[in-house]
Amino acid sequence: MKSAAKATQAEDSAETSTQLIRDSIRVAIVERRLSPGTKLSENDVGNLFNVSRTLARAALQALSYEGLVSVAKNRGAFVAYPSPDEARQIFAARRLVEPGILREAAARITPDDISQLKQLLLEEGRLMSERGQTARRAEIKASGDFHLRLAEISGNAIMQRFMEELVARSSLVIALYGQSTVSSCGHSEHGDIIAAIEGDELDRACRLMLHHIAHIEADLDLRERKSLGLKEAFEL
Amino acid sequence: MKSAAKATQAEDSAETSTQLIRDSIRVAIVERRLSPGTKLSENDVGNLFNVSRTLARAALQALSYEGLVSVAKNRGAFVAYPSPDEARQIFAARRLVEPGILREAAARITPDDISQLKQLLLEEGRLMSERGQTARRAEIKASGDFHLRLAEISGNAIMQRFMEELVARSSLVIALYGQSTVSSCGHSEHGDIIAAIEGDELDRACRLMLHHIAHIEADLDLRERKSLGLKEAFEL
DNA sequence: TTGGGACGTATTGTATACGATCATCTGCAT
DNA sequence: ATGCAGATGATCGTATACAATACGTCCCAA
Repeated sequence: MKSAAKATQAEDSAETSTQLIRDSIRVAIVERRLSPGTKLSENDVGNLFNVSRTLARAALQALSYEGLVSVAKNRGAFVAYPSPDEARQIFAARRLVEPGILREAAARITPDDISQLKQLLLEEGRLMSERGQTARRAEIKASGDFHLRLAEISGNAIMQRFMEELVARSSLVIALYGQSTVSSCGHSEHGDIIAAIEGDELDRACRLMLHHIAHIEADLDLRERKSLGLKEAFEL
Repeated sequence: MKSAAKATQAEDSAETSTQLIRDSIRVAIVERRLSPGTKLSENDVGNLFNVSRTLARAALQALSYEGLVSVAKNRGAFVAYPSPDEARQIFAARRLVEPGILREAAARITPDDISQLKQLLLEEGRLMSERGQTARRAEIKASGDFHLRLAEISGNAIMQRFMEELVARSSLVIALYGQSTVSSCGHSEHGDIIAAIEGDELDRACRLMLHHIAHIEADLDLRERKSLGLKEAFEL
């Protein structure tokens, strides 16, 4: 792992408490151990991490800013439950920025980076063949990490942070609206993109990326299901 | 004003205290009433807005997440002092996303939107001809609002929030590294972009936007001036 | 005059306490 | 049985209190 957040804020090892809680919850959300709508009470979070409500609250507020949890005044924090419209916006945003990130990344990529990416792919493939929840979760994370790694290579810390947010929220959307049991990302598509980068076929790489994102989105069933309507819920 | 943050978080009129402080400080930063490096002590902020440190702290943390203030552990919060490298990343990000936003905006723009944009331009022009600090500040804000309005028209709340961050941070960068006394944005360039949109010349609009951003960036003197080195500071 | 160490002050980090708000449950009237 | 009014409990919003850290000052020795 290269140093990531170095340019933005020099934060040695620091801000342990709040940051740690925030990251823990975020990872839990990305790996879908926490489902959309789950209540995150300040008390419970605090107890879980052995800190006071103050820090738990700070962590939840930060997550709310990232769009991963939604806080309702006087009612508490919940794992975000993105609406279909929000979901569309998330993917629209990804279509908008990822080709650009890819271009910047391709311009600065080193052979070392490429081998690291391939390593990631291998890992992903390995996990895909395994059974079990933990493997599934690790796979989900790995497939997101591919996109994140690309952003990191691009060298733009701002875009990197933005992509982190988008990937995390995408995971929520897929958890909610994904239908196929198949893995979150078409694994082979990641490989194709790397190949295109290696071959200096930048335009093709971008096209592949757009296809890839469209592919993920196509697997969603973005229909407003507001409580399923009570009638539809019971009439078989 | 169309409803902006409606899709993301339903927050009637609410979260008054912290949000209000945060927005106040942000506007102050964008309008350059607060200079980079200025210390924002929790006590002072709290007293200023007649709230306790708790809320002041929450506001500062939120601003830190936006990259507008940097908090140093046990030392306090300061108005961010972006490094030249950060500045470059900010503008790189804008070059990356603004054409895309422009495209989406152009696809959904209504005649009403266009007239509103023109109104904004007029206002901007009027302020430009005036003298005085307050006029200058209002002008800075107006020129940023042009870009923000475009993001709003695009209909993507996520990109809108992202642009808000970028515009605010740009203002900081310009405050630090801008050299020409001329207004932050080439005023006429905004008009050209609108004209291109109106004429359905999308590619040209994007080109103009990229030029516009490059133009802003060209006015910066992005040299590391770390305390000016003491020698250079005195040797005439 | 310069360097270093001890102290005091100011500011942040975290926890706790109290008041306010909302959700739920009970009981009575219809 | 249904619907509304009041009470109860849990949770959040905000303020305050205490502990920990960093910075500046002063003094003393070299």
